[in-house]
Amino acid sequence: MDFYSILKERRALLGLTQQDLADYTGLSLRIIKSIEVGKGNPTVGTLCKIAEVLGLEIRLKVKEVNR
Amino acid sequence: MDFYSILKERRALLGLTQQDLADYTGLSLRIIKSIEVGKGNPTVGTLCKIAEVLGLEIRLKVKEVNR
DNA sequence: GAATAAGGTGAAGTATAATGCACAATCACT
DNA sequence: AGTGATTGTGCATTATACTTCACCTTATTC
Repeated sequence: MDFYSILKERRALLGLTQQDLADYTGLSLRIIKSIEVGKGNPTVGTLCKIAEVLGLEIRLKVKEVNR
Repeated sequence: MDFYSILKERRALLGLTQQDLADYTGLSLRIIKSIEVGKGNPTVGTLCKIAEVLGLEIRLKVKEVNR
Protein backbone atom coordinates (compact mmCIF):
# COMPACT_ATOMS: atom_id res chain seq x y z
CA MET A 1 0.00 0.00 0.00
CA ASP A 2 2.97 2.25 0.39
CA PHE A 3 4.27 1.60 -3.06
CA TYR A 4 6.00 4.82 -2.66
CA SER A 5 8.88 3.74 -0.48
CA ILE A 6 9.19 0.64 -2.63
CA LEU A 7 9.53 2.76 -5.75
CA LYS A 8 12.07 4.96 -4.08
CA GLU A 9 14.16 2.05 -2.87
CA ARG A 10 13.96 0.35 -6.21
CA ARG A 11 15.08 3.48 -8.02
CA ALA A 12 18.01 3.86 -5.63
CA LEU A 13 18.90 0.23 -6.12
CA LEU A 14 19.13 0.80 -9.84
CA GLY A 15 21.29 3.86 -9.28
CA LEU A 16 18.86 6.26 -10.91
CA THR A 17 18.11 9.82 -9.89
CA GLN A 18 14.61 11.26 -9.82
CA GLN A 19 15.62 13.20 -12.91
CA ASP A 20 16.61 9.99 -14.69
CA LEU A 21 13.29 8.45 -13.83
CA ALA A 22 11.46 11.53 -15.07
CA ASP A 23 13.36 11.36 -18.34
CA TYR A 24 12.86 7.64 -18.90
CA THR A 25 9.17 7.70 -18.02
CA GLY A 26 8.41 10.95 -19.78
CA LEU A 27 6.77 12.21 -16.61
CA SER A 28 7.51 15.52 -14.99
CA LEU A 29 10.18 15.63 -12.33
CA ARG A 30 7.68 17.30 -10.04
CA ILE A 31 5.31 14.35 -10.05
CA ILE A 32 8.10 11.84 -9.48
CA LYS A 33 9.12 13.77 -6.39
CA SER A 34 5.60 14.05 -5.08
CA ILE A 35 4.92 10.38 -5.50
CA GLU A 36 8.10 9.30 -3.77
CA VAL A 37 7.35 11.30 -0.66
CA GLY A 38 3.91 9.74 -0.56
CA LYS A 39 2.02 12.86 -1.50
CA GLY A 40 -0.32 12.61 -4.40
CA ASN A 41 -2.45 9.87 -5.76
CA PRO A 42 -1.07 8.92 -9.17
CA THR A 43 -3.14 7.39 -11.90
CA VAL A 44 -2.62 3.75 -12.75
CA GLY A 45 -1.11 4.92 -16.02
CA THR A 46 1.46 7.00 -14.22
CA LEU A 47 2.28 4.22 -11.80
CA CYS A 48 2.69 1.80 -14.71
CA LYS A 49 5.14 4.06 -16.50
CA ILE A 50 7.29 4.25 -13.40
CA ALA A 51 7.02 0.55 -12.64
CA GLU A 52 7.96 -0.25 -16.21
CA VAL A 53 11.18 1.73 -16.06
CA LEU A 54 12.04 0.24 -12.68
CA GLY A 55 11.54 -3.30 -13.93
CA LEU A 56 8.50 -3.82 -11.75
CA GLU A 57 5.07 -5.10 -12.58
CA ILE A 58 1.75 -4.41 -10.96
CA ARG A 59 -0.21 -7.47 -9.93
CA LEU A 60 -3.64 -7.99 -8.50
CA LYS A 61 -3.44 -10.83 -6.07
CA VAL A 62 -6.16 -12.51 -4.06
CA LYS A 63 -5.64 -11.47 -0.50
CA GLU A 64 -4.56 -14.25 1.81
CA VAL A 65 -6.50 -14.46 5.03
CA ASN A 66 -4.23 -16.94 6.81
CA ARG A 67 -0.51 -16.53 6.79
CA MET B 1 -2.10 -4.95 -17.33
CA ASP B 2 -5.75 -5.35 -18.04
CA PHE B 3 -6.74 -5.32 -14.44
CA TYR B 4 -10.07 -4.41 -15.72
CA SER B 5 -11.26 -7.79 -16.87
CA ILE B 6 -9.78 -9.26 -13.72
CA LEU B 7 -11.82 -6.88 -11.60
CA LYS B 8 -14.93 -7.69 -13.53
CA GLU B 9 -14.44 -11.42 -13.23
CA ARG B 10 -13.65 -11.14 -9.57
CA ARG B 11 -16.76 -9.09 -8.91
CA ALA B 12 -18.89 -11.62 -10.76
CA LEU B 13 -17.26 -14.43 -8.82
CA LEU B 14 -18.30 -12.77 -5.59
CA GLY B 15 -21.83 -12.35 -6.88
CA LEU B 16 -21.77 -8.57 -6.70
CA THR B 17 -23.37 -6.11 -9.09
CA GLN B 18 -21.66 -2.93 -10.22
CA GLN B 19 -24.08 -1.11 -7.97
CA ASP B 20 -22.99 -3.20 -4.99
CA LEU B 21 -19.39 -2.43 -5.74
CA ALA B 22 -20.16 1.28 -6.03
CA ASP B 23 -21.91 1.19 -2.68
CA TYR B 24 -19.22 -0.75 -0.86
CA THR B 25 -16.37 1.32 -2.27
CA GLY B 26 -18.14 4.65 -2.01
CA LEU B 27 -17.32 5.30 -5.64
CA SER B 28 -19.80 6.40 -8.24
CA LEU B 29 -21.51 3.76 -10.28
CA ARG B 30 -20.41 5.65 -13.36
CA ILE B 31 -16.73 5.16 -12.67
CA ILE B 32 -17.13 1.51 -11.82
CA LYS B 33 -18.73 0.97 -15.20
CA SER B 34 -16.07 2.90 -17.05
CA ILE B 35 -13.24 1.05 -15.39
CA GLU B 36 -14.70 -2.38 -16.07
CA VAL B 37 -15.00 -1.74 -19.77
CA GLY B 38 -11.37 -0.58 -19.81
CA LYS B 39 -12.09 3.06 -20.46
CA GLY B 40 -10.52 5.55 -18.17
CA ASN B 41 -7.34 5.60 -16.17
CA PRO B 42 -8.28 5.39 -12.53
CA THR B 43 -6.12 6.70 -9.74
CA VAL B 44 -4.31 4.27 -7.50
CA GLY B 45 -6.64 5.31 -4.72
CA THR B 46 -9.66 4.36 -6.75
CA LEU B 47 -8.14 1.07 -7.79
CA CYS B 48 -7.28 0.30 -4.17
CA LYS B 49 -10.81 0.91 -2.98
CA ILE B 50 -12.13 -1.53 -5.54
CA ALA B 51 -9.43 -4.10 -4.88
CA GLU B 52 -10.09 -3.88 -1.17
CA VAL B 53 -13.77 -4.68 -1.54
CA LEU B 54 -13.01 -7.52 -3.93
CA GLY B 55 -10.51 -9.07 -1.53
CA LEU B 56 -7.60 -8.31 -3.81
CA GLU B 57 -4.35 -6.59 -3.10
CA ILE B 58 -2.07 -4.62 -5.36
CA ARG B 59 1.52 -5.76 -5.42
CA LEU B 60 4.64 -4.43 -7.03
CA LYS B 61 6.70 -7.36 -8.13
CA VAL B 62 10.11 -7.45 -9.70
CA LYS B 63 9.61 -8.43 -13.29
CA GLU B 64 11.01 -11.84 -14.16
CA VAL B 65 13.15 -11.90 -17.26
CA ASN B 66 13.38 -15.66 -17.63
CA ARG B 67 10.36 -17.83 -17.29
C1' DG C 1 32.54 29.95 -0.23
C1' DA C 2 31.05 29.37 -5.14
C1' DA C 3 29.35 25.74 -8.03
C1' DT C 4 27.14 21.56 -9.06
C1' DA C 5 24.02 17.72 -8.09
C1' DA C 6 20.20 15.83 -5.71
C1' DG C 7 15.93 15.88 -3.26
C1' DG C 8 11.79 18.54 -1.39
C1' DT C 9 7.98 22.40 -1.68
C1' DG C 10 4.67 26.19 -3.62
C1' DA C 11 1.72 28.26 -7.00
C1' DA C 12 -0.66 28.80 -11.57
C1' DG C 13 -2.34 26.65 -15.69
C1' DT C 14 -3.92 22.52 -18.32
C1' DA C 15 -5.56 17.87 -18.82
C1' DT C 16 -8.37 14.55 -17.18
C1' DA C 17 -10.40 11.54 -13.40
C1' DA C 18 -14.60 11.36 -10.85
C1' DT C 19 -19.42 12.70 -10.09
C1' DG C 20 -24.25 13.02 -11.24
C1' DC C 21 -27.46 13.24 -14.08
C1' DA C 22 -30.20 10.92 -18.10
C1' DC C 23 -31.10 7.33 -21.59
C1' DA C 24 -30.50 2.97 -24.45
C1' DA C 25 -29.76 -2.23 -24.63
C1' DT C 26 -30.06 -6.66 -22.88
C1' DC C 27 -31.87 -10.23 -20.12
C1' DA C 28 -35.14 -12.72 -17.02
C1' DC C 29 -39.42 -13.16 -15.17
C1' DT C 30 -44.61 -12.65 -14.87
C1' DA D 1 -45.42 -6.66 -24.14
C1' DG D 2 -44.62 -4.91 -19.72
C1' DT D 3 -41.58 -4.56 -15.59
C1' DG D 4 -37.39 -4.73 -13.02
C1' DA D 5 -32.49 -5.60 -12.76
C1' DT D 6 -28.06 -5.01 -14.73
C1' DT D 7 -24.78 -3.12 -17.75
C1' DG D 8 -22.96 0.40 -21.22
C1' DT D 9 -22.70 5.35 -23.11
C1' DG D 10 -23.06 10.73 -23.49
C1' DC D 11 -22.63 15.11 -21.41
C1' DA D 12 -21.94 18.96 -18.07
C1' DT D 13 -19.74 20.01 -13.82
C1' DT D 14 -16.38 19.52 -10.09
C1' DA D 15 -12.20 17.76 -8.18
C1' DT D 16 -7.65 16.78 -8.82
C1' DA D 17 -3.51 14.70 -11.30
C1' DC D 18 0.01 16.45 -14.05
C1' DT D 19 2.95 20.07 -16.03
C1' DT D 20 5.90 23.95 -15.77
C1' DC D 21 7.81 27.21 -13.80
C1' DA D 22 10.67 28.99 -9.60
C1' DC D 23 12.96 28.67 -5.05
C1' DC D 24 15.00 26.29 -0.68
C1' DT D 25 17.92 22.85 1.57
C1' DT D 26 21.72 19.65 2.02
C1' DA D 27 25.74 17.55 0.48
C1' DT D 28 29.99 17.34 -2.16
C1' DT D 29 33.66 19.04 -4.93
C1' DC D 30 36.50 22.64 -6.77
